[in-house]
Amino acid sequence: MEDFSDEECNTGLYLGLGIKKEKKKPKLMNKPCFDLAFELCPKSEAIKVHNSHNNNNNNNSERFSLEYYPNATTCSTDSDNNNNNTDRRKKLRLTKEQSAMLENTFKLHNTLNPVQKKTLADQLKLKTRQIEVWFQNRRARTKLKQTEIDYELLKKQCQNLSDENKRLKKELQELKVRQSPLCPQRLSKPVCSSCDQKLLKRNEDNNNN
DNA sequence: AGGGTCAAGAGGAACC
DNA sequence: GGTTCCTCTTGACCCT
Repeated sequence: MEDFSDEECNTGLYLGLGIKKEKKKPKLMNKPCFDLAFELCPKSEAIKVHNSHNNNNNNNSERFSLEYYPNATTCSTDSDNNNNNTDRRKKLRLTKEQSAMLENTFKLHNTLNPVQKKTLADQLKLKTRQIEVWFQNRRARTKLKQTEIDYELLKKQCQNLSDENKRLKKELQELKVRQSPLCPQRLSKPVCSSCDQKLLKRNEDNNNN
């Protein structure tokens, strides 16, 4: 990988320039779109490939692939984006090995000091900034996941409390009815099932002692 | 086509 | 003032 300045790194300009990437799937586009892209990006090393194998669909228009263009600093491939696209981002995909290594490191410590960052960056052939960003995003993902878990837990607790509240309200209502002078089974003392349970437990404890 | 994922950008807060 | 982190957003890419 070429060495890029931090500025290049921070602005994302290094992307698509020097990083060895897995072979990208060719981006398919119609001939006019391809020609426009090629016109906007004459210095690119885009390889124009006629997709003869792609003729099985009903679309009769000619289709081409725009292969990865390693030496292109600015290149437009979208016909709807007609500015000069100098700031077009190319998405970096970490390899399985890089992701695994980052994950393992994250398990050990979810923040890194500058030395650790540099070491890891060297090991993975990435910029320290990329390591930093990965850890930031990873922390954010962890937090989001935890928030979701907490939310589900609170929802469950809330539901339980709501059920309990309903039950107690019902019990109170029953007690009120039973205390009414008009009730044939009128109670001399107010009793509820909670009190009953407490009383029962106390009696059991007394018996055990 | 639209939604999901994730690397990276941007801006602000906290810390020294 | 510089650095690091958090949070929200953007944009590329992938999948259905």
